[in-house]
Amino acid sequence: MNEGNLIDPRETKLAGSFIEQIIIDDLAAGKNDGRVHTRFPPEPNGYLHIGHAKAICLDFGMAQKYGGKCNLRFDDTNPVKEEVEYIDSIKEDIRWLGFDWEDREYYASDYFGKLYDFAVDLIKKGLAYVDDQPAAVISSQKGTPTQPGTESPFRGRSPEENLDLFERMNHGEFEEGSRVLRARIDMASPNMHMRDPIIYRIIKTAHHRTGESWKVYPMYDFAHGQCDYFEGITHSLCTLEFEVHRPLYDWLIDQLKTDDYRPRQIEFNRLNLTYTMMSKRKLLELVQEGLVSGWDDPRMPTLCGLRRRGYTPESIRKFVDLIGYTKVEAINDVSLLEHAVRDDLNLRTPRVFAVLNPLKVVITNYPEGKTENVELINNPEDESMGSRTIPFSRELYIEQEDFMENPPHKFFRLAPGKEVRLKGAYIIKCTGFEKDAAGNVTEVRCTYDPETRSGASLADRKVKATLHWVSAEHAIDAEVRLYDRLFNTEDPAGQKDEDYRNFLNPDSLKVLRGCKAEPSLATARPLDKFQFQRLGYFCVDPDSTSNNLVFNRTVGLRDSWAKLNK
RNA sequence: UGCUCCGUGGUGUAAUUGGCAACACGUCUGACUCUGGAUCAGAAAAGUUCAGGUUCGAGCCCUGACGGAGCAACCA
Repeated sequence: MNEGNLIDPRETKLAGSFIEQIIIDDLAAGKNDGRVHTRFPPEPNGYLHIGHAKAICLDFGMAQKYGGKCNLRFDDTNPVKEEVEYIDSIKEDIRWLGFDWEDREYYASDYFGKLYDFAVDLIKKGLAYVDDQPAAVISSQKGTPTQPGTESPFRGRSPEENLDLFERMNHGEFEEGSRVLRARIDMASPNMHMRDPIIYRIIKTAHHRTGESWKVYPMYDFAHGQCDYFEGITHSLCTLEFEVHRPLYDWLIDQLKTDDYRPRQIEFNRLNLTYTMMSKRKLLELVQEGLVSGWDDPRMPTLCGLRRRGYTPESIRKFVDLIGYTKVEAINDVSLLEHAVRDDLNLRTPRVFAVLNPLKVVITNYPEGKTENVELINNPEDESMGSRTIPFSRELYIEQEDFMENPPHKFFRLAPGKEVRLKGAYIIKCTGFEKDAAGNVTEVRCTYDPETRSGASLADRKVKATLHWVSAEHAIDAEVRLYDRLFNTEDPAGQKDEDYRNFLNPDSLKVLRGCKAEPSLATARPLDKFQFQRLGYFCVDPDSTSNNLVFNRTVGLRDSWAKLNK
């Protein structure tokens, strides 16, 4: 497990990405006086998801590994979409993941003054102009990827007029949408982003930090690169879609820089996961339309959702490390994520007994009213986790699926005449069972062999299966929420002509009530994690109360019996 | 028919900068097991999209095809 936040070089030995290689080369070449300075720049318009975790691990990870720093900078250039609620959640999630930006919490809005001055500077140099045309006209003049654009009739305005107009835009003299400031670059550029991009627009919505001070706001493309520059960022790591924006950022920095320093932008592939989607807009729709219970619904790929589901930060970091950073657009299998949690939880969670679908077992030759305490190891992977005792008595619950009246060939569990071990207790033999009118098995009768108690001298007898169980009298009730993938197709957002909502998995949540758990679980607190023996990993949900224990299934155990039945 | 980027087992990534392809997950065997988990041992699986070229030698370099992605928000 990771100690603190430091990335163990041994862990990442084989995961050295092309980005890391560039950083190493830059360092070797003596660039930036040997500094490594990155930044994680989220827009506060939604909750962080596991795709952001991939970026966070890179941004903070590279800084840590190479003795540098990583800033947290909120890209808050659009007050109509951004809220403080999101800022708080973003900070919480980054900390939870295990990273620290120390005192370097910045906002693009910190630089609104400098950005404005730079825009004025561009105007004076004849490199920016105010365009009075409506959005639709500007858009149509952009041309298409295969046809050059046409120049705006306002392109030739004098710096004086532009300056005056821009100032008045910022004083609120004009309506939203009536005028914009554009960089004057090249309407015929094969790169659409160079065709006189809009760099400032009028917005009269109050900003969460600057209030009413500004009536014009910089576009992302006009803010991002310069903010990196202002902060002395050496490596601006971002996703592939910004590759074509780079020439624009470079052009802007060319107008701004006073020496050789400039941030170096490197693009990597964003994370795609099977059976889910990463679009913040669509995730917001799921929340707003009530298709999930909220941003932290355990089926969501958000960090708060994964946390509630029972994922650990270590498992997410491990997963990110496993998938690597390249320029190939790939879709990663969720089962690899699931492997990463199992791998982590296997080592750290105590084993407990819980029966999800209870079936009563009566041990007919066991004395009525008698109770024994049997000892169980908490975690065979970690002796230091010790042991506990749980009560055994005449009436027990086992899992319904652990009994079959007419078992198929390779069924090892309980069936008429068959023997199994009750883990930690005795070997029992099925002598009969009862059914209700509908044909459901309602009770199983067994005898036990007193000689076979775990640890006893004659306890070595081989049986095919070992079952988990709870004592009926002592068990506590619990609610268990079983989660499955939210969508039933690998790429729900990538289906042509079909709405992703059509692919929602109707069985993604199954709520089980009346589950029976061993008594030790009575004191479990929200976010406590356990392995329910033979079933999977479970985590106490924040909805849980002392009257109503609620567990979320994080992920099931590998189940070769289930696989055999496919 | 513009620009940019990408193309290696089923999946995700490697290949010491040109030396006949490695790792992880998954899959399949077998061992062990008081979790049909875990662990351990082993196996199958790509000849690197295709075609030329340079070279003693190419997944790496060159040329050309083919395939995929991104780019035309007053979003980020």
